[in-house]
Amino acid sequence: MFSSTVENYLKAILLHGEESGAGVMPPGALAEALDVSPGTVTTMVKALAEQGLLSHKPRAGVKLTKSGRAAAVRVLRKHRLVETFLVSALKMDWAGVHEEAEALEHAVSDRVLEKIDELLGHPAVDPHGDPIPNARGELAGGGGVGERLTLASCDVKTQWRVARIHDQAPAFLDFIRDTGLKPGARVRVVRRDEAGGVVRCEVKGEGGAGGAGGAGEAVLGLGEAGKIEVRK
Amino acid sequence: MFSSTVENYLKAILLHGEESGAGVMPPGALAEALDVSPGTVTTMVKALAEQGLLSHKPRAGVKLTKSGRAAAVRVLRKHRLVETFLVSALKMDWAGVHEEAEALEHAVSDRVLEKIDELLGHPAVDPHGDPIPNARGELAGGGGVGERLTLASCDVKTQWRVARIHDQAPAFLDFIRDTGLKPGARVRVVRRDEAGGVVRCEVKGEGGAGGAGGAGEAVLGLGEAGKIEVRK
DNA sequence: CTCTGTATTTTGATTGATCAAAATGTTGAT
DNA sequence: ATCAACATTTTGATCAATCAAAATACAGAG
Repeated sequence: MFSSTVENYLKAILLHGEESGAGVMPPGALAEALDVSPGTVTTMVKALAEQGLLSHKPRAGVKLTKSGRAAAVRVLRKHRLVETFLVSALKMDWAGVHEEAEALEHAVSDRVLEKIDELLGHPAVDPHGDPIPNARGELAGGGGVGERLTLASCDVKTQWRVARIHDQAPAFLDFIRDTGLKPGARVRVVRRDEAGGVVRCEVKGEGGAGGAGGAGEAVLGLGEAGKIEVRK
Repeated sequence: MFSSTVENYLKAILLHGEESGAGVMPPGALAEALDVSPGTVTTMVKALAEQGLLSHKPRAGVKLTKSGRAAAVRVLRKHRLVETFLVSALKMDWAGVHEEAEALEHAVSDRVLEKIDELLGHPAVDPHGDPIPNARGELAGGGGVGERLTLASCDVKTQWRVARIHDQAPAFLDFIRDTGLKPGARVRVVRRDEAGGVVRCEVKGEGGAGGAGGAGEAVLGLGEAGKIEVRK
Protein backbone atom coordinates (compact mmCIF):
# COMPACT_ATOMS: atom_id res chain seq x y z
CA MET A 1 0.00 0.00 0.00
CA PHE A 2 2.53 2.64 1.17
CA SER A 3 6.30 2.56 0.86
CA SER A 4 8.19 1.84 4.07
CA THR A 5 9.48 5.39 3.97
CA VAL A 6 5.95 6.74 4.03
CA GLU A 7 4.99 4.32 6.78
CA ASN A 8 7.90 5.51 8.85
CA TYR A 9 6.92 9.15 8.47
CA LEU A 10 3.36 8.42 9.54
CA LYS A 11 4.41 6.28 12.47
CA ALA A 12 6.87 8.90 13.72
CA ILE A 13 4.18 11.57 13.67
CA LEU A 14 1.71 9.36 15.50
CA LEU A 15 4.29 8.42 18.12
CA HIS A 16 5.23 12.04 18.65
CA GLY A 17 1.60 12.88 19.32
CA GLU A 18 1.26 10.00 21.76
CA GLU A 19 4.38 10.84 23.70
CA SER A 20 4.16 14.61 23.71
CA GLY A 21 0.42 15.15 23.69
CA ALA A 22 0.89 17.87 21.08
CA GLY A 23 -1.41 17.66 18.08
CA VAL A 24 1.18 19.04 15.71
CA MET A 25 4.77 17.95 15.07
CA PRO A 26 7.43 20.45 13.98
CA PRO A 27 9.48 19.48 10.91
CA GLY A 28 12.68 19.56 12.90
CA ALA A 29 11.42 16.94 15.33
CA LEU A 30 10.41 14.76 12.42
CA ALA A 31 13.83 15.12 10.82
CA GLU A 32 15.39 14.17 14.14
CA ALA A 33 13.12 11.17 14.64
CA LEU A 34 13.74 9.80 11.16
CA ASP A 35 17.38 10.78 11.00
CA VAL A 36 17.06 12.67 7.74
CA SER A 37 17.89 16.27 6.89
CA PRO A 38 15.31 19.02 7.46
CA GLY A 39 15.04 19.74 3.75
CA THR A 40 14.10 16.16 3.07
CA VAL A 41 11.27 16.42 5.55
CA THR A 42 9.88 19.52 3.86
CA THR A 43 9.88 17.72 0.51
CA MET A 44 8.31 14.51 1.77
CA VAL A 45 5.74 16.32 3.85
CA LYS A 46 4.49 18.18 0.83
CA ALA A 47 4.10 14.91 -1.02
CA LEU A 48 2.25 13.29 1.87
CA ALA A 49 -0.06 16.29 2.20
CA GLU A 50 -0.75 15.94 -1.52
CA GLN A 51 -1.84 12.36 -0.85
CA GLY A 52 -4.15 13.49 1.91
CA LEU A 53 -2.25 11.71 4.67
CA LEU A 54 -1.44 14.81 6.66
CA SER A 55 -2.00 18.55 6.78
CA HIS A 56 0.94 20.85 6.64
CA LYS A 57 0.98 24.36 8.05
CA PRO A 58 4.17 25.85 6.57
CA ARG A 59 6.72 26.90 9.16
CA ALA A 60 4.70 25.34 11.96
CA GLY A 61 4.36 21.60 11.67
CA VAL A 62 2.35 18.63 10.47
CA LYS A 63 -0.70 16.81 11.71
CA LEU A 64 -2.11 13.50 10.56
CA THR A 65 -5.44 13.48 8.79
CA LYS A 66 -8.00 10.82 9.61
CA SER A 67 -6.70 8.50 6.89
CA GLY A 68 -3.09 9.25 7.76
CA ARG A 69 -3.72 8.39 11.36
CA ALA A 70 -5.49 5.17 10.43
CA ALA A 71 -2.52 4.10 8.35
CA ALA A 72 -0.10 5.05 11.13
CA VAL A 73 -2.06 3.05 13.68
CA ARG A 74 -1.95 0.01 11.41
CA VAL A 75 1.81 0.30 11.18
CA LEU A 76 2.12 0.68 14.93
CA ARG A 77 -0.07 -2.37 15.42
CA LYS A 78 2.22 -4.33 13.16
CA HIS A 79 5.29 -3.12 14.96
CA ARG A 80 4.07 -3.98 18.42
CA LEU A 81 2.49 -7.28 17.54
CA VAL A 82 5.66 -8.33 15.77
CA GLU A 83 7.73 -7.38 18.81
CA THR A 84 5.45 -9.42 21.02
CA PHE A 85 5.64 -12.32 18.63
CA LEU A 86 9.43 -12.26 18.54
CA VAL A 87 9.64 -12.39 22.32
CA SER A 88 6.75 -14.73 23.11
CA ALA A 89 6.82 -17.14 20.21
CA LEU A 90 10.42 -17.05 19.07
CA LYS A 91 11.94 -16.49 22.51
CA MET A 92 14.17 -13.73 21.27
CA ASP A 93 16.02 -11.42 23.56
CA TRP A 94 13.87 -8.61 24.80
CA ALA A 95 16.39 -5.84 24.10
CA GLY A 96 16.88 -6.47 20.41
CA VAL A 97 13.38 -6.94 19.10
CA HIS A 98 12.66 -3.28 18.46
CA GLU A 99 15.11 -3.10 15.56
CA GLU A 100 13.94 -6.40 14.14
CA ALA A 101 10.34 -5.21 14.23
CA GLU A 102 11.40 -1.99 12.57
CA ALA A 103 12.16 -3.97 9.42
CA LEU A 104 9.38 -6.53 9.64
CA GLU A 105 6.53 -4.09 10.20
CA HIS A 106 6.72 -3.08 6.54
CA ALA A 107 6.73 -6.60 5.16
CA VAL A 108 4.04 -8.31 7.22
CA SER A 109 0.70 -8.44 5.41
CA ASP A 110 -2.63 -7.99 7.16
CA ARG A 111 -3.38 -11.67 6.73
CA VAL A 112 -0.14 -12.73 8.40
CA LEU A 113 -0.63 -10.15 11.11
CA GLU A 114 -4.03 -11.43 12.11
CA LYS A 115 -2.68 -14.98 12.30
CA ILE A 116 0.03 -13.76 14.63
CA ASP A 117 -2.49 -11.88 16.73
CA GLU A 118 -4.55 -15.03 17.01
CA LEU A 119 -1.55 -17.19 17.89
CA LEU A 120 -0.64 -14.79 20.70
CA GLY A 121 -4.19 -14.59 22.01
CA HIS A 122 -4.81 -10.91 21.16
CA PRO A 123 -2.31 -9.36 23.56
CA ALA A 124 -3.04 -5.83 24.83
CA VAL A 125 0.53 -4.67 25.33
CA ASP A 126 3.92 -5.44 23.82
CA PRO A 127 7.05 -6.51 25.73
CA HIS A 128 7.87 -2.91 26.65
CA GLY A 129 4.38 -2.35 28.03
CA ASP A 130 3.34 -0.24 25.05
CA PRO A 131 -0.34 -0.70 24.14
CA ILE A 132 -1.09 -2.62 20.93
CA PRO A 133 -3.78 -1.00 18.78
CA ASN A 134 -6.61 -3.45 18.11
CA ALA A 135 -7.77 -4.60 14.69
CA ARG A 136 -10.37 -1.82 14.59
CA GLY A 137 -7.64 0.80 14.84
CA GLU A 138 -8.28 1.84 18.42
CA LEU A 139 -5.20 2.73 20.42
CA ALA A 140 -5.40 2.93 24.20
CA GLY A 141 -4.19 6.43 25.12
CA GLY A 142 -1.40 6.47 27.65
CA GLY A 143 -1.57 10.01 29.04
CA GLY A 144 1.05 12.62 28.16
CA VAL A 145 4.57 12.63 29.51
CA GLY A 146 3.57 15.16 32.17
CA GLU A 147 1.08 13.24 34.25
CA ARG A 148 2.94 9.97 34.01
CA LEU A 149 3.73 8.05 37.19
CA THR A 150 7.34 6.90 36.99
CA LEU A 151 10.24 5.96 39.21
CA ALA A 152 11.12 9.67 39.09
CA SER A 153 7.75 10.77 40.46
CA CYS A 154 6.15 7.94 42.41
CA ASP A 155 5.87 7.68 46.18
CA VAL A 156 8.96 6.45 47.95
CA LYS A 157 8.64 3.25 49.99
CA THR A 158 5.40 2.13 48.31
CA GLN A 159 5.58 -1.02 46.27
CA TRP A 160 4.85 -0.60 42.57
CA ARG A 161 4.76 -2.70 39.46
CA VAL A 162 6.73 -1.73 36.36
CA ALA A 163 4.15 -1.01 33.65
CA ARG A 164 6.01 0.40 30.69
CA ILE A 165 9.45 1.39 29.44
CA HIS A 166 9.38 4.67 27.53
CA ASP A 167 12.56 4.22 25.52
CA GLN A 168 13.59 1.77 22.82
CA ALA A 169 17.32 2.38 22.77
CA PRO A 170 19.10 -1.00 22.90
CA ALA A 171 21.67 0.14 25.46
CA PHE A 172 18.97 1.32 27.84
CA LEU A 173 16.97 -1.85 27.30
CA ASP A 174 20.04 -3.93 28.06
CA PHE A 175 20.39 -2.03 31.29
CA ILE A 176 16.73 -2.62 32.13
CA ARG A 177 17.06 -6.33 31.49
CA ASP A 178 20.16 -6.55 33.64
CA THR A 179 18.55 -4.77 36.58
CA GLY A 180 15.38 -6.82 36.26
CA LEU A 181 13.23 -3.70 35.84
CA LYS A 182 11.16 -5.22 33.03
CA PRO A 183 7.39 -4.71 32.81
CA GLY A 184 5.75 -6.88 35.42
CA ALA A 185 8.56 -6.59 37.96
CA ARG A 186 7.74 -5.30 41.46
CA VAL A 187 9.76 -2.32 42.60
CA ARG A 188 10.13 0.02 45.57
CA VAL A 189 12.04 3.30 45.55
CA VAL A 190 14.37 3.19 48.52
CA ARG A 191 15.75 6.67 48.16
CA ARG A 192 15.40 9.47 45.64
CA ASP A 193 18.08 12.16 45.71
CA GLU A 194 16.68 15.01 43.59
CA ALA A 195 19.74 17.18 44.09
CA GLY A 196 22.18 14.47 43.10
CA GLY A 197 19.84 13.16 40.40
CA VAL A 198 20.02 9.56 41.58
CA VAL A 199 17.26 7.05 42.28
CA ARG A 200 17.97 3.89 44.25
CA CYS A 201 15.43 1.10 44.28
CA GLU A 202 14.73 -2.46 45.20
CA VAL A 203 13.57 -4.87 42.50
CA LYS A 204 11.61 -8.00 43.29
CA GLY A 205 11.57 -9.98 40.04
CA GLU A 206 8.56 -11.10 38.09
CA GLY A 207 6.20 -12.24 40.78
CA GLY A 208 4.42 -14.53 38.32
CA ALA A 209 5.89 -17.44 36.38
CA GLY A 210 9.36 -17.54 34.89
CA GLY A 211 11.75 -14.93 36.30
CA ALA A 212 14.50 -15.37 38.82
CA GLY A 213 12.31 -13.95 41.59
CA GLY A 214 15.21 -12.94 43.82
CA ALA A 215 15.41 -9.35 45.08
CA GLY A 216 18.03 -6.98 43.73
CA GLU A 217 19.01 -3.36 43.88
CA ALA A 218 19.11 -0.88 41.02
CA VAL A 219 20.62 2.58 40.90
CA LEU A 220 19.79 4.90 38.06
CA GLY A 221 19.72 8.56 37.07
CA LEU A 222 16.64 10.70 37.44
CA GLY A 223 16.21 11.05 33.69
CA GLU A 224 16.34 7.31 33.25
CA ALA A 225 13.96 6.75 36.17
CA GLY A 226 11.49 9.02 34.38
CA LYS A 227 11.37 6.56 31.51
CA ILE A 228 10.12 3.75 33.70
CA GLU A 229 6.39 4.00 34.21
CA VAL A 230 4.89 2.26 37.23
CA ARG A 231 1.38 1.43 38.34
CA LYS A 232 -0.68 -0.05 41.15
CA MET B 1 23.11 -6.01 3.36
CA PHE B 2 21.65 -5.99 -0.17
CA SER B 3 18.55 -4.20 -1.42
CA SER B 4 15.55 -6.41 -2.04
CA THR B 5 15.94 -5.68 -5.74
CA VAL B 6 19.45 -7.11 -5.70
CA GLU B 7 18.29 -10.09 -3.66
CA ASN B 8 15.59 -10.79 -6.21
CA TYR B 9 18.04 -10.71 -9.11
CA LEU B 10 20.35 -13.14 -7.36
CA LYS B 11 17.56 -15.48 -6.34
CA ALA B 12 16.12 -15.54 -9.86
CA ILE B 13 19.50 -16.50 -11.33
CA LEU B 14 20.02 -19.24 -8.76
CA LEU B 15 16.54 -20.64 -9.35
CA HIS B 16 17.06 -20.63 -13.09
CA GLY B 17 20.20 -22.66 -12.66
CA GLU B 18 18.46 -25.13 -10.38
CA GLU B 19 15.48 -25.63 -12.65
CA SER B 20 17.21 -25.61 -16.01
CA GLY B 21 20.58 -27.05 -15.14
CA ALA B 22 22.22 -24.38 -17.31
CA GLY B 23 25.12 -22.57 -15.70
CA VAL B 24 24.37 -19.34 -17.45
CA MET B 25 21.13 -17.34 -17.64
CA PRO B 26 20.31 -15.19 -20.67
CA PRO B 27 19.27 -11.59 -19.93
CA GLY B 28 15.90 -12.12 -21.53
CA ALA B 29 15.02 -14.93 -19.16
CA LEU B 30 16.01 -12.75 -16.24
CA ALA B 31 13.84 -9.90 -17.49
CA GLU B 32 10.98 -12.35 -17.86
CA ALA B 33 11.47 -13.81 -14.39
CA LEU B 34 11.61 -10.43 -12.69
CA ASP B 35 9.00 -8.80 -14.89
CA VAL B 36 11.20 -5.86 -15.86
CA SER B 37 12.28 -4.63 -19.28
CA PRO B 38 15.38 -6.09 -20.97
CA GLY B 39 17.20 -2.78 -20.82
CA THR B 40 16.76 -2.66 -17.06
CA VAL B 41 18.38 -6.05 -16.75
CA THR B 42 21.42 -4.97 -18.76
CA THR B 43 21.87 -1.96 -16.47
CA MET B 44 21.44 -3.85 -13.23
CA VAL B 45 23.60 -6.73 -14.35
CA LYS B 46 26.49 -4.39 -15.02
CA ALA B 47 26.13 -2.97 -11.52
CA LEU B 48 26.00 -6.41 -9.93
CA ALA B 49 29.05 -7.53 -11.90
CA GLU B 50 30.80 -4.40 -10.60
CA GLN B 51 30.04 -5.58 -7.08
CA GLY B 52 31.45 -9.00 -7.81
CA LEU B 53 28.14 -10.82 -7.41
CA LEU B 54 28.04 -12.22 -10.91
CA SER B 55 29.99 -12.43 -14.11
CA HIS B 56 28.52 -11.05 -17.26
CA LYS B 57 29.43 -12.18 -20.75
CA PRO B 58 27.87 -9.50 -22.97
CA ARG B 59 25.26 -10.81 -25.36
CA ALA B 60 25.32 -14.25 -23.74
CA GLY B 61 24.18 -14.27 -20.17
CA VAL B 62 25.06 -14.07 -16.49
CA LYS B 63 26.45 -16.48 -13.97
CA LEU B 64 26.68 -16.10 -10.20
CA THR B 65 30.11 -15.80 -8.64
CA LYS B 66 30.88 -17.67 -5.45
CA SER B 67 29.81 -14.75 -3.27
CA GLY B 68 26.76 -14.07 -5.43
CA ARG B 69 25.67 -17.66 -5.12
CA ALA B 70 26.17 -17.62 -1.36
CA ALA B 71 23.97 -14.54 -1.07
CA ALA B 72 21.34 -16.10 -3.34
CA VAL B 73 21.27 -19.28 -1.30
CA ARG B 74 20.73 -17.27 1.88
CA VAL B 75 17.76 -15.54 0.30
CA LEU B 76 16.34 -18.84 -0.88
CA ARG B 77 16.78 -20.27 2.60
CA LYS B 78 14.83 -17.35 4.01
CA HIS B 79 12.11 -17.72 1.45
CA ARG B 80 11.57 -21.41 2.01
CA LEU B 81 11.87 -21.35 5.77
CA VAL B 82 9.41 -18.49 5.93
CA GLU B 83 6.96 -20.41 3.76
CA THR B 84 7.28 -23.42 6.01
CA PHE B 85 6.79 -21.24 9.05
CA LEU B 86 3.65 -19.64 7.65
CA VAL B 87 2.08 -23.02 6.97
CA SER B 88 3.29 -25.00 9.99
CA ALA B 89 3.29 -22.39 12.73
CA LEU B 90 0.70 -19.89 11.58
CA LYS B 91 -1.59 -22.41 9.86
CA MET B 92 -1.91 -20.29 6.79
CA ASP B 93 -3.36 -21.57 3.57
CA TRP B 94 -0.85 -23.49 1.53
CA ALA B 95 -1.60 -21.75 -1.76
CA GLY B 96 -0.95 -18.17 -0.68
CA VAL B 97 2.27 -18.39 1.27
CA HIS B 98 4.59 -17.98 -1.70
CA GLU B 99 3.63 -14.33 -2.19
CA GLU B 100 3.79 -13.61 1.52
CA ALA B 101 7.27 -15.10 1.71
CA GLU B 102 8.26 -13.05 -1.31
CA ALA B 103 7.94 -9.92 0.83
CA LEU B 104 9.17 -11.33 4.13
CA GLU B 105 12.36 -12.89 2.80
CA HIS B 106 13.91 -9.44 2.50
CA ALA B 107 12.96 -8.30 6.00
CA VAL B 108 13.82 -11.33 8.11
CA SER B 109 17.22 -11.02 9.77
CA ASP B 110 19.59 -13.93 10.20
CA ARG B 111 18.89 -13.97 13.92
CA VAL B 112 15.15 -14.23 13.43
CA LEU B 113 15.63 -16.82 10.73
CA GLU B 114 17.63 -19.15 12.93
CA LYS B 115 14.99 -18.90 15.65
CA ILE B 116 12.36 -19.90 13.13
CA ASP B 117 14.50 -22.78 11.91
CA GLU B 118 14.85 -23.96 15.47
CA LEU B 119 11.15 -23.63 16.20
CA LEU B 120 10.35 -25.76 13.16
CA GLY B 121 12.97 -28.39 13.98
CA HIS B 122 15.27 -27.72 11.01
CA PRO B 123 12.93 -28.86 8.23
CA ALA B 124 14.52 -30.21 5.02
CA VAL B 125 11.78 -29.19 2.59
CA ASP B 126 9.16 -26.47 2.38
CA PRO B 127 5.42 -27.00 1.86
CA HIS B 128 5.86 -27.39 -1.90
CA GLY B 129 8.52 -30.03 -1.41
CA ASP B 130 11.34 -27.67 -2.41
CA PRO B 131 14.58 -28.32 -0.48
CA ILE B 132 15.55 -25.74 2.14
CA PRO B 133 19.26 -24.79 2.03
CA ASN B 134 20.87 -25.39 5.41
CA ALA B 135 22.59 -22.76 7.54
CA ARG B 136 25.95 -23.60 5.95
CA GLY B 137 24.61 -22.66 2.53
CA GLU B 138 24.31 -26.15 1.13
CA LEU B 139 21.37 -26.72 -1.16
CA ALA B 140 20.27 -30.27 -1.99
CA GLY B 141 20.33 -30.52 -5.79
CA GLY B 142 17.08 -31.73 -7.31
CA GLY B 143 18.17 -32.95 -10.74
CA GLY B 144 17.32 -31.02 -13.90
CA VAL B 145 13.88 -30.83 -15.43
CA GLY B 146 14.78 -33.61 -17.89
CA GLU B 147 15.35 -36.58 -15.64
CA ARG B 148 12.54 -35.70 -13.26
CA LEU B 149 9.97 -38.38 -12.41
CA THR B 150 6.54 -36.76 -12.62
CA LEU B 151 2.92 -37.66 -13.23
CA ALA B 152 3.72 -37.08 -16.89
CA SER B 153 6.50 -39.66 -16.96
CA CYS B 154 6.02 -42.17 -14.15
CA ASP B 155 4.79 -45.74 -14.53
CA VAL B 156 1.05 -46.15 -14.86
CA LYS B 157 -0.70 -48.26 -12.20
CA THR B 158 2.18 -48.05 -9.70
CA GLN B 159 1.47 -46.20 -6.50
CA TRP B 160 3.61 -43.09 -5.93
CA ARG B 161 3.95 -40.37 -3.38
CA VAL B 162 3.80 -36.69 -4.40
CA ALA B 163 7.23 -35.24 -3.62
CA ARG B 164 7.30 -31.74 -5.01
CA ILE B 165 5.26 -29.17 -6.93
CA HIS B 166 7.33 -27.34 -9.53
CA ASP B 167 5.17 -24.24 -9.87
CA GLN B 168 4.28 -21.43 -7.50
CA ALA B 169 1.39 -19.85 -9.40
CA PRO B 170 -1.50 -19.35 -6.96
CA ALA B 171 -4.12 -20.63 -9.41
CA PHE B 172 -2.21 -23.86 -9.97
CA LEU B 173 -1.62 -24.27 -6.25
CA ASP B 174 -5.32 -23.79 -5.59
CA PHE B 175 -6.01 -26.55 -8.07
CA ILE B 176 -3.47 -28.81 -6.37
CA ARG B 177 -5.02 -28.20 -2.99
CA ASP B 178 -8.49 -28.93 -4.31
CA THR B 179 -7.46 -32.21 -5.90
CA GLY B 180 -5.50 -33.26 -2.82
CA LEU B 181 -2.29 -33.66 -4.83
CA LYS B 182 -0.14 -31.97 -2.18
CA PRO B 183 3.31 -33.27 -1.25
CA GLY B 184 2.87 -36.38 0.85
CA ALA B 185 -0.30 -37.57 -0.91
CA ARG B 186 -0.32 -41.04 -2.46
CA VAL B 187 -1.24 -41.19 -6.12
CA ARG B 188 -1.67 -43.69 -8.95
CA VAL B 189 -1.94 -42.81 -12.63
CA VAL B 190 -5.02 -44.60 -13.92
CA ARG B 191 -4.63 -43.62 -17.54
CA ARG B 192 -2.29 -41.37 -19.50
CA ASP B 193 -3.49 -40.26 -22.92
CA GLU B 194 -0.42 -38.82 -24.64
CA ALA B 195 -2.32 -37.99 -27.82
CA GLY B 196 -5.10 -36.15 -26.00
CA GLY B 197 -2.68 -34.68 -23.48
CA VAL B 198 -4.69 -35.79 -20.47
CA VAL B 199 -3.64 -37.61 -17.30
CA ARG B 200 -6.22 -39.21 -15.07
CA CYS B 201 -5.23 -40.34 -11.60
CA GLU B 202 -6.43 -41.57 -8.27
CA VAL B 203 -5.45 -39.65 -5.14
CA LYS B 204 -5.35 -41.26 -1.73
CA GLY B 205 -4.95 -38.33 0.72
CA GLU B 206 -2.21 -37.80 3.22
CA GLY B 207 -1.72 -41.21 4.69
CA GLY B 208 -0.34 -39.65 7.88
CA ALA B 209 -2.12 -37.37 10.32
CA GLY B 210 -4.47 -34.58 9.34
CA GLY B 211 -5.89 -34.90 5.82
CA ALA B 212 -9.28 -36.20 4.77
CA GLY B 213 -7.77 -39.52 3.77
CA GLY B 214 -10.59 -40.44 1.39
CA ALA B 215 -9.72 -41.41 -2.20
CA GLY B 216 -10.48 -39.03 -5.05
CA GLU B 217 -9.91 -38.67 -8.75
CA ALA B 218 -7.95 -35.93 -10.50
CA VAL B 219 -7.79 -35.12 -14.18
CA LEU B 220 -5.13 -32.79 -15.48
CA GLY B 221 -3.24 -31.79 -18.60
CA LEU B 222 0.09 -33.32 -19.53
CA GLY B 223 1.93 -30.06 -18.98
CA GLU B 224 0.48 -29.70 -15.51
CA ALA B 225 1.21 -33.35 -14.71
CA GLY B 226 4.84 -32.63 -15.56
CA LYS B 227 5.00 -30.14 -12.71
CA ILE B 228 4.10 -32.74 -10.11
CA GLU B 229 7.17 -34.70 -9.10
CA VAL B 230 6.64 -38.11 -7.55
CA ARG B 231 8.87 -40.56 -5.73
CA LYS B 232 9.04 -44.04 -4.20
C1' DC C 1 28.43 -14.57 -48.07
C1' DT C 2 24.51 -11.80 -47.38
C1' DC C 3 20.37 -10.83 -45.40
C1' DT C 4 16.76 -10.87 -42.03
C1' DG C 5 14.72 -11.64 -37.54
C1' DT C 6 15.43 -11.72 -32.82
C1' DA C 7 17.95 -10.75 -28.58
C1' DT C 8 20.66 -7.42 -26.36
C1' DT C 9 22.54 -3.05 -25.34
C1' DT C 10 22.37 2.06 -25.52
C1' DT C 11 20.22 6.29 -24.94
C1' DG C 12 17.54 9.68 -22.79
C1' DA C 13 14.02 10.31 -19.33
C1' DT C 14 11.34 9.55 -15.05
C1' DT C 15 10.30 8.64 -10.08
C1' DG C 16 11.14 8.37 -5.09
C1' DA C 17 14.15 9.54 -1.62
C1' DT C 18 17.78 11.71 -0.18
C1' DC C 19 21.70 15.55 0.76
C1' DA C 20 24.37 20.09 1.38
C1' DA C 21 24.25 24.68 1.17
C1' DA C 22 21.88 28.99 0.28
C1' DA C 23 17.81 31.77 1.05
C1' DT C 24 14.08 33.08 3.87
C1' DG C 25 10.81 33.57 7.67
C1' DT C 26 9.84 33.93 12.78
C1' DT C 27 10.72 34.80 17.54
C1' DG C 28 12.50 36.74 21.44
C1' DA C 29 15.77 39.93 23.54
C1' DT C 30 17.06 44.33 23.91
C1' DA D 1 11.13 48.58 16.50
C1' DT D 2 15.33 46.24 15.32
C1' DC D 3 18.29 42.53 14.94
C1' DA D 4 20.46 38.19 15.90
C1' DA D 5 19.70 33.35 16.32
C1' DC D 6 17.41 29.65 14.91
C1' DA D 7 14.09 26.82 12.33
C1' DT D 8 12.28 26.04 7.91
C1' DT D 9 12.09 26.05 3.01
C1' DT D 10 14.32 26.36 -1.57
C1' DT D 11 17.61 25.09 -4.81
C1' DG D 12 20.43 22.17 -7.41
C1' DA D 13 22.39 17.52 -7.34
C1' DT D 14 22.80 12.61 -6.61
C1' DC D 15 21.60 7.57 -6.47
C1' DA D 16 18.96 3.36 -7.34
C1' DA D 17 15.70 1.44 -10.18
C1' DT D 18 13.03 1.64 -13.71
C1' DC D 19 10.92 2.50 -18.79
C1' DA D 20 10.30 3.16 -24.01
C1' DA D 21 12.36 3.48 -28.11
C1' DA D 22 16.48 3.53 -31.04
C1' DA D 23 20.78 1.32 -32.24
C1' DT D 24 23.46 -2.75 -32.66
C1' DA D 25 25.18 -7.49 -32.82
C1' DC D 26 24.51 -12.38 -33.92
C1' DA D 27 22.91 -16.66 -35.74
C1' DG D 28 20.71 -19.27 -39.03
C1' DA D 29 18.39 -19.46 -43.78
C1' DG D 30 19.17 -19.14 -48.11
